[in-house]
Amino acid sequence: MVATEHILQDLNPPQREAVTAVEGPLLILAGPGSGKTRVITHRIAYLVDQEGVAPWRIVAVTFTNKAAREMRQRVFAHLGDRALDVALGTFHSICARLLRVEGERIGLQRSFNIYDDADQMAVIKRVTEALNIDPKKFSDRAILSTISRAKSELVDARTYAAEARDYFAEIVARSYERYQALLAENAALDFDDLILKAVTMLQEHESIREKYEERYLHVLVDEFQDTNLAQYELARILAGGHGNICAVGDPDQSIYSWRSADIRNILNFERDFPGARIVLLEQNYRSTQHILDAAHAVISGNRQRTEKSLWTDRGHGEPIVVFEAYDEGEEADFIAGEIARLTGVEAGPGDPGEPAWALRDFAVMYRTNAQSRAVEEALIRAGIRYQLVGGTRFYERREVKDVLAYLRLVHNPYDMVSLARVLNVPGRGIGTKTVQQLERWAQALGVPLYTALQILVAQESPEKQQSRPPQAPRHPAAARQAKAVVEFVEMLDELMDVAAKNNLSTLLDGVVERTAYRRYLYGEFDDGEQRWENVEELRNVAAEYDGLAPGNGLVSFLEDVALISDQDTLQEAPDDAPDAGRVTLITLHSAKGLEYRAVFMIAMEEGVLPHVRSFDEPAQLEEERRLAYVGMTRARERLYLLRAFKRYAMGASQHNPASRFLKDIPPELIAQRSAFADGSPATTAGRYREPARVDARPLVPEDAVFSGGEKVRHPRFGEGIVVSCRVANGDQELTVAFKGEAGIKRLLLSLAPLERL
DNA sequence: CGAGAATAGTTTTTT
DNA sequence: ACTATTCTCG
Repeated sequence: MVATEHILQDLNPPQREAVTAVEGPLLILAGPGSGKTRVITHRIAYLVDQEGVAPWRIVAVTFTNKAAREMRQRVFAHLGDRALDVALGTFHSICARLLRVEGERIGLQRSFNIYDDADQMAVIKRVTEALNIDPKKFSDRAILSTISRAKSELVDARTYAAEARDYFAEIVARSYERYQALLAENAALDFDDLILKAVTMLQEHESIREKYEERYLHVLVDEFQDTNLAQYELARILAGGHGNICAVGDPDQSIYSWRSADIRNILNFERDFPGARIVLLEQNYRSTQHILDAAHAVISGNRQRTEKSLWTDRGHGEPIVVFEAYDEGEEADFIAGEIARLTGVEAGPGDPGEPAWALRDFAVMYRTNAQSRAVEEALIRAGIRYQLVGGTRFYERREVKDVLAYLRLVHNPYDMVSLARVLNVPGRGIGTKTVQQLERWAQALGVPLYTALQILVAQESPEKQQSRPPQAPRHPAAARQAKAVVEFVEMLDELMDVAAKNNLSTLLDGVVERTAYRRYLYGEFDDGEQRWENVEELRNVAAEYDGLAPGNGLVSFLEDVALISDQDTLQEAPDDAPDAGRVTLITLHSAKGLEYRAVFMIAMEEGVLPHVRSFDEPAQLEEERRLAYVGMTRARERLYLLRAFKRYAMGASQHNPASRFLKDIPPELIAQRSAFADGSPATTAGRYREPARVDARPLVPEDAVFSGGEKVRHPRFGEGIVVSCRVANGDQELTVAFKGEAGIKRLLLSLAPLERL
């Protein structure tokens, strides 16, 4: 009983209900910051400790691996080692594990590789080329995403073809079938297949279904608003026997409909699970009331929602700061300035009674990845450390992908995407022409590329080969290329041998050694050293799997790497970190589930947020609004909404009006700031006020604008004459010719203590 | 075959 | 503006 007290102690009444309602279906509608993760982890602890449920009979699904890890840690705090037995992971990782164990029953090879987006593109490209589909009329991307959507709705190629009505659907139907055939030949599954195959396997094989229905007594699903139909179906099947399913979500935070997330899952929950209990979590423990009110004002603009009002007892806090910058440079400089001011790098200590600000307390959020650039530049200029979440991802770097492709090949040599990638990397004289010839030859033989290469080896060395005289038509490669292929295949064989007997990092070393990969990087690329460091970094990751048995290490590693998400790369500096961490730069999508003391949302402009491509679809516009809501509710104490009068995008300068979301925020919640003197940005009617220059705090005093020919004095360099002056990122870069030894200097106006003479 | 130039497409979000 | 792919030449 003591333990119960402990588990339920610091929960509010609805939270407590959500934790203790263990029988039957339960839907928890949890507003941002309402202690959702807490409820899930406490519920698991309660099930184990109070209800006597064995940990391994609980399955909990999260959206990212990071969330899963975090949840595991928090369950660990309650249950200790028993937490390790809870089946906890993302839909994709859980399905991958399921398919590794049971997949052979549905004809899956145990060593299947998982294809990411780029791999999928490579496959679909082969498909559309083979089918002579004009890429100008139907882009590979469009076809692929249609296939993906079909899969997430549990529509297989056959069904899709039967339902295809228009010409595009015809094209997709043909591609879909071919695409699946090619994946099968490659012994590969794409992301959607992981879910789809797991579901169909459970549907069609009663014995397997019963096994898992029986095993899992309780099913928990986090971020339920972002599940697609296939994922929902999986959860439903697992909960089939007992109906003990607990789904946690917030319709207002549904931002992944483009990834086939289906908000109807929440609406259907009550229909599919009659008698489902519903618990609303409305008390917010994260943000100030001002932030909640502003966020509520924005989300209230959506028609398709059920009202849920958030409240806090944390007080009103500071007003929301809306800042109008001239361009994205100034916008970014403002952020750097605020961070510097609050962390006291520039000024004295912060407000009394307020804990000191550290870099880890700040996040900058944006709609598209490309927007991080200006912010990064400003932070670098200001000497502020930051971490970029997502962006150019580590696992998408060329050198990393190359080495991974070798490892994937060792694991599954039929993976033709990986094979084609590294057959001539590092260059071994097997050019595109030869590869094409070989691929065509393999196709004519009706065998996977790897098998074809093996036949080639056999044909090249008849003396070693008595058992099976080569009946296949002779390979088309020229002597020199054939020799290179033989060497490649032999190398691969050796590596497979290494893999069977050694741990993962030894295998990786073997790959790098035998391909002379380091020499290749240094020889081919100017930034070879940097690239080599990335390979070393990959090796560090691999070394974490050295404890596993030879085969298992490779499988787990490849699986984890394939299913890694942007958020998973997020570093969190512990509160007592000596360096106070870093500022986080992150997209609004990736920011879901996170929180920061201060949040800067940039580019609050029509066309950016809401994004221009959402304009013609009311449903999409509502999703943009939810995205804004998600961003705003990440903030605990301070929320800054920024916009720029002028912004460069795709090479051209744009003038975007203020976002409609800004206008939805009651003016009394806002402290307006503006740094530019123009005074005439696109004015729009509404409650939103255009910048008043009242409390402007420009980084560069307006009277400090210099022009050529003016005389100035610098404390160190002495007197000089301004040669030129150009505007750069809201600052001005001056070229000054000083008298005497100093000579010609370039100075930033904001930094240089210049005095006009 | 490889290197460098020309050109096309891209940018909304990602497991 | 930037990257990735295709084209062209040595």
